[in-house]
Amino acid sequence: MNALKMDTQEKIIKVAHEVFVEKGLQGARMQEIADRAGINKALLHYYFRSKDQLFDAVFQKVINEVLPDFAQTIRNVDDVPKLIFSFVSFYNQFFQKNPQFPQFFFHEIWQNPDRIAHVILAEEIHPDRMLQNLRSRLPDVYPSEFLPQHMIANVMGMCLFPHIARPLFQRIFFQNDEKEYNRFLSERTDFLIQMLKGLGETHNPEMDVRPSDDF
Amino acid sequence: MNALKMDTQEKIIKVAHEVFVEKGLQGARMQEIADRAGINKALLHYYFRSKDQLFDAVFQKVINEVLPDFAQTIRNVDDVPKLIFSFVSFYNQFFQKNPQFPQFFFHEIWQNPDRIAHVILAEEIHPDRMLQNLRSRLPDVYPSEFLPQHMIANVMGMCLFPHIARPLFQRIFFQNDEKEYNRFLSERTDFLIQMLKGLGETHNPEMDVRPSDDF
DNA sequence: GTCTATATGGCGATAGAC
DNA sequence: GTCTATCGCCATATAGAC
Repeated sequence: MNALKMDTQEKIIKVAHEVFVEKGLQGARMQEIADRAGINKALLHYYFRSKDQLFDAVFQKVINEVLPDFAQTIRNVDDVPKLIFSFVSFYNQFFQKNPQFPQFFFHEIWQNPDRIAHVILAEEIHPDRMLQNLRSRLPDVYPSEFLPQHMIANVMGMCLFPHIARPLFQRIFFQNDEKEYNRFLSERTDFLIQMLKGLGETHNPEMDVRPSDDF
Repeated sequence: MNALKMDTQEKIIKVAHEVFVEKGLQGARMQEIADRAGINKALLHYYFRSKDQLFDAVFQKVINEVLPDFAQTIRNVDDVPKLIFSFVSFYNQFFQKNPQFPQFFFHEIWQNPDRIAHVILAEEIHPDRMLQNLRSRLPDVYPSEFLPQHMIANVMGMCLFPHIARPLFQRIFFQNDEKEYNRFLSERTDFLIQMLKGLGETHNPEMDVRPSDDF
């Protein structure tokens, strides 16, 4: 495994990633991957026996790049506001650098949820502890009769939506203006953090529910 | 076009919808659609000349079923809290009845955004008016230096996330317990509405003079 | 390691009988 | 309208020379 082979292999994974993201597993063509990598189909099968295995390699690499950072981001955070802050910052930054990741990821979520769950749970992420932590540290303003999972769904949903719905959302609410949408995404991190920062700071027992800018 | 033909045609669209939802346009097989419909491939091409046209028919039907209701839901709503209430109720109810719609829809968003945008804008939905209305009626608690699109992204994201991320989210945070997740989804409508209800109660009364615009 | 050439199979689509 | 049979193509995968 010399330097040349490494280069070719990495080149393949790089362009395969692009094609898989654009077309999905079924829509991707080995020919197109070979063309973009400047090689031929036979060489693809030399490095990765099959299309499926190539896809696995690509997906594994992507996951292994993002997940440790993410796990580190949410680990050892002892209060909810800080956790949210870290989460929002990390996610928005990551998605802006990898705009097509959500599409790629959600495709797999539906085609291969078991593998993804397995990969994720292999990391130092413990959902039960996370939930327990959330439940005990959620501020008084959070209605205790509701599951803490709602909080996770809220934050993740608000972070994800502009990216996963981008092609349509940009067309409808930004006249398909690429630059305007990027400005929207840029300011969104600040917006979310400012909107969420009050959470946990002011505990007013008289209020059942604080206004939505907490969330 | 007698009753028998109608039945066959509708049966095809019904099962085609299922297969397209499960596998996507590229992943779907005409053979599988024919099998599930209890007919053969040739008959598929008799009713719909090509796979693409079959897909168009399916997609158009889905859109035409949901969009008018949705447009009606958000039309003639004159204040933001009521709009959010209607939106959340409608969306959660719809998604619970059509759990795989988000997957289907988001696949198309990336493969064919223009067609979807065209279909949506053909309805009586006017994004510009909607934004203008939002901007003028957003309560004081909403930081005015931010775009009103954030509010839309927030509500949509929070509604969508549990459905579009379900296969993974259910595995990780609900031990893949189907019934528990359904209870989570059921209570989520109440949760979101209760969480969002404070929004707009503090807004400036001077802005309420205008009669309601269509969105 | 990289190539050309080819095998193999599957898929969309059509022809034509009934 | 519905079927059987088949065409033609294209994609994955392999064989084998260099």
